[in-house]
Amino acid sequence: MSSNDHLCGCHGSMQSCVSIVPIFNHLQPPQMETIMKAVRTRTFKKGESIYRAGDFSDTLYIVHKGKIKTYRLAESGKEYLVSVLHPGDFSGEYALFSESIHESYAETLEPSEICTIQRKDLQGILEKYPEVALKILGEFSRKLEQSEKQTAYFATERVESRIALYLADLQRQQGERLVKLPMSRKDLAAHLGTTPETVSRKLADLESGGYIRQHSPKKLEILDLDGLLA
Amino acid sequence: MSSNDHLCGCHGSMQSCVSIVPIFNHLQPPQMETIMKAVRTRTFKKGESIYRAGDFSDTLYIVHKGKIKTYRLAESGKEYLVSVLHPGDFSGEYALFSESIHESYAETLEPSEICTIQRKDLQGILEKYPEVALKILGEFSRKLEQSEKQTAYFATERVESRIALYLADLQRQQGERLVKLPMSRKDLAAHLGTTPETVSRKLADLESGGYIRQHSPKKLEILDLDGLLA
DNA sequence: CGCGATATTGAGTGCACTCAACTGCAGTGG
DNA sequence: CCACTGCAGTTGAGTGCACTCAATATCGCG
Repeated sequence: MSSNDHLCGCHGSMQSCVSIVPIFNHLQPPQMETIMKAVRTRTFKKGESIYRAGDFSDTLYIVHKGKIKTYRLAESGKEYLVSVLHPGDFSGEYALFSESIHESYAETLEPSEICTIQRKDLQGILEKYPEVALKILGEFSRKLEQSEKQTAYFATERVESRIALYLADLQRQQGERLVKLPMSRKDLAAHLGTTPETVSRKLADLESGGYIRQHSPKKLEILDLDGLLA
Repeated sequence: MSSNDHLCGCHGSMQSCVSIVPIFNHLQPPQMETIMKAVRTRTFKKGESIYRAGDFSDTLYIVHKGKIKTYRLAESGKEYLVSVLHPGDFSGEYALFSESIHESYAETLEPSEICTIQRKDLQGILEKYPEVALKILGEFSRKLEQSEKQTAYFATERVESRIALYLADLQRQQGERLVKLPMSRKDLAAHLGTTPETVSRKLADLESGGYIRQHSPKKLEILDLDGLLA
């Protein structure tokens, strides 16, 4: 509940970086303090690359401020946008426990602050605080479930349903009828396995069907959630 | 290396169940012994259900003998086959750390023996042997990477490429030019997000292109791996 | 206000789907 | 031993969804 912003004057903004992440924020202040010593903060401009496929991977990245996207590139050059990460989300996990070469790219969508922890420091933390490993396991299983569900959508649903399901998810996350899309049509298309043109068309169809209303390209109103999902 | 089959006469075949799983097989015999006490073995006929979507989930399932598939059903009734599990693979992980209701189905493809561990027993094991948690983290990150890659294929590749990539993966796993498909056309289609008819056609195309040779429906020979992937 | 980027709309094409018929093979029983 | 049955797989014909390429409209920002 209470965020002791003044506890650690010397480290300043780095503290909140650790305290906002689900995998750490359950720890006691002294334990957090230990972890904060291993954390480094880096700032990025909009559109900057954080890591690239082929890069050696030995770092966990935690979004502190701003917004980043992770994506993969097919041989053909076609992009699949894996996820958009907001403050408190983290990335780079895979390589921390098995592979050590990135297969995906990460870049900022806005000016951002990213906190980093080196693999060896994290492993020290896991040994010292085994409950962190359990938290990460929980987080992983959530991501795995999500990824599997996403794959199932691709395998079983047509584009219009995928868009509808995406909007419904967004609605559930944000909890308001007015939903804010976190990305452009191009990125949305790359996330849903389609093209910007088709996204435009399907959104227009959903609007004329009375399921949604487009206030601006990134602000949609969900009018009929149940109808949307049918 | 040495499998002490006679160490534990009273439990018989249950021992190997623990000793073949990557997440446990690094442990010392006395530690394995402890885990084996928590393990129960169940036998299934071909095509039997192990768990279903909506079931309460508090069990980890480890394949000992046989072969099982996990799949999801869309509202439409269309099936997405998530994975085929062979001896040593496990399933049911997600719910052990976060959700507690299955979203997928599991059923045997052959007569099988499945070992089960209850959630609370597993949690005890994780507390006692933290290195098991690290093994599971590694296994999770591998699965996550795999699932993400699979989703990327759906988002960026056409059906023929997805089939080719699947065959290439199989070839890599099995290490032989003669590749054995672990499932029927119908299941393969459900795994690749297409239909049995299209699988037939595309395999025929790959054959007439000289990339593969079909000896029988489930036995393929990879003739030109590089060509296959282009 | 003007420019470039982003989004929408339009026309035409092709990949993969559906529905249907046919083939091949394994198991069963006359 | 061979016809019979049923399932798995293949092949064929026709259709439609979503793609590509192109033109136009709109937004955001200096």
